[in-house]
Amino acid sequence: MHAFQDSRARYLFEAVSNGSVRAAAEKLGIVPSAVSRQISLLEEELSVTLIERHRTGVVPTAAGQLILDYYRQHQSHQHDMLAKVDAVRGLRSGNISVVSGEGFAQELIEGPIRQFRQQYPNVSIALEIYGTNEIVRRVREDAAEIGLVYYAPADSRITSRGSAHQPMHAIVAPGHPLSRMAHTSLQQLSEWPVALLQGVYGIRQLVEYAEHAEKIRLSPALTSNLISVLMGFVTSGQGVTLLPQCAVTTELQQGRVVAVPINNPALLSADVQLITRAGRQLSPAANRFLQYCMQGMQAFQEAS
Amino acid sequence: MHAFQDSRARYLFEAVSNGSVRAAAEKLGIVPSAVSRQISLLEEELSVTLIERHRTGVVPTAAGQLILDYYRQHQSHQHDMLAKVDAVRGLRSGNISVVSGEGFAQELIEGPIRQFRQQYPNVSIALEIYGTNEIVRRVREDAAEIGLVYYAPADSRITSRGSAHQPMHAIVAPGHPLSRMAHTSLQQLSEWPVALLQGVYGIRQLVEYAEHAEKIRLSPALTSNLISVLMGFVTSGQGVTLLPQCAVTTELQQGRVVAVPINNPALLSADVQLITRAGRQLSPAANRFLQYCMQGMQAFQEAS
DNA sequence: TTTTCTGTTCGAAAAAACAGAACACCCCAG
DNA sequence: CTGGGGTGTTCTGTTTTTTCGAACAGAAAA
Repeated sequence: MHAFQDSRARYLFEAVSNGSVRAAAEKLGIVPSAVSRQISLLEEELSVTLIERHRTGVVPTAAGQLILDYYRQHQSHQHDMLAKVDAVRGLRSGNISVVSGEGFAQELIEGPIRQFRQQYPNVSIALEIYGTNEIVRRVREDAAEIGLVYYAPADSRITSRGSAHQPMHAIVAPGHPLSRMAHTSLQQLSEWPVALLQGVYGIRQLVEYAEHAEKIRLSPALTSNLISVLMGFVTSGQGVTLLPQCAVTTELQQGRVVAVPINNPALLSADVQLITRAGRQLSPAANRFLQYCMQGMQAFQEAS
Repeated sequence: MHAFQDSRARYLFEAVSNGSVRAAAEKLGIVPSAVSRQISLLEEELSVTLIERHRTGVVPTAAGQLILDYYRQHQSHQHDMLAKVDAVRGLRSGNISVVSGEGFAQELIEGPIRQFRQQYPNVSIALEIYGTNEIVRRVREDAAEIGLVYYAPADSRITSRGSAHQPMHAIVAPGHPLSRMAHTSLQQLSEWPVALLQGVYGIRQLVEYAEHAEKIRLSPALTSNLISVLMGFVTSGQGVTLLPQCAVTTELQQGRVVAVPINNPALLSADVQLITRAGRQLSPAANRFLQYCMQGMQAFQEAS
């Protein structure tokens, strides 16, 4: 039981195409005897004669014709596959799935995603928004290649491919008393109504860690799973919320809210992490996108 | 520029299918390092990483998945081709094209063709009727594999694979004066109205040769390109025709005509030839059919 | 820590493919 | 009818490719 060698089919193909063993040998850059031998081996393996030999050259038999048809199809099939591989390698195709927290989506779309799409218009990006735990789970289980998460829990199956310093700020309306201060503290914040994200979000978990460290308890007046809800709470003058700047860049630029730094080690040192599954070989497209993300994060960090 | 080696794709396939390089190596009956090496070479040639390696085994990347999909398709494609080749080899399918003179068609269908079709029901036979020259031309130019021809002209590009003695007879109606004779001669025949085939047929050419040899001129009362027309001429009692027995077996059995031997060396020694193109490698099916034809011809020869 | 799985690296051995010359065959021209 | 030139083939070394076998690195589990 011997396996069919496609390389031998090529010799048959060239011999028939060029009309003779010698012509095939010349085209292949080898000696005629080698061609003859390989074709003979093929015939031996299949127990069928594949070509007629006469003085004027070679002509395929019915069985030989079958192999020739096969070989032509096989060649184009292989060619297609190689083109696909090359497309993946050259970033001319591919899919990237990214999961991130709500706060980063806006920044992501206006920064890295815009630039990346300009450069590689044929690569499609899937951006999905989840809570911190879900993001980590999806990256860990290969449901997504890249995750962007705030206050990521330590996990040996997750690798951080980069991070940006994103201190937590108190977000208040322009007219609010806190808005005129250069910085504030948890102590001060505890005197105002506060709106916070649900506990499944890293932002909220970081806040709770800071509360615990300073032994100060903020009593959340409003809890939501959407940042836009918190923003509504703030802009309507009802109170304050805690978010990193990147989550509210648009509103800051429009002057609809003000971000005030908070004097707390945990909140000041907070950062956003770009994560992938540990040991995962990212696709070339995803790898490239990762670089764009890191550039974008650096730029944001320097701008703020 | 290196060619893509399908054998290497197999190693990739087995490694992924079995989950680990070692399992693939065991299944392939080789050592793990060989598998590892071939996959690495493939990655090097394509400049793409194809698998992620971890302690628990290997997992394909996007590019690797492309090659796996390709490989699976390729395998079934190859399998199909091998099945076809095997079918040709085993005579389980195939086409045979036969060209013959009108006189042999009946005999062919009732004898060799019937038997062959019983044995190999999936082999289709194309039987076409032409004049002698056309038969020879078609065999010579590979338009047909096997030819059955009477009084074949010598041609170096044609090989006779067998022959049967088929002396020419005078065919007359039962009541005809000649029908009671044990044998006749060209001299006698010249006294009766004769129907003959057109000059393009070997039967006619043989008659002309005999006429020339004996310096006797038959004046054909009727010339046609169909034997059945000649038979109509004979059965209606209008005269005589010259044909080999095999061309009129049915009518002889039914007693509608009588065949009388003719005392002439050329006509007595005439034979039918089974021809193929010289040097042609017949398909297994055609080769087998050839044997049936030769058996059939021998049987006919002995019966008459 | 030790064991025991992964996959990998490396130099040597085995196998497959190749080169090159000599041969057999056939056709055609001189 | 013999020689030249065209086929494909066979045979013996040589070269290239593939494989072996042992040793290694890393990580997880005992």
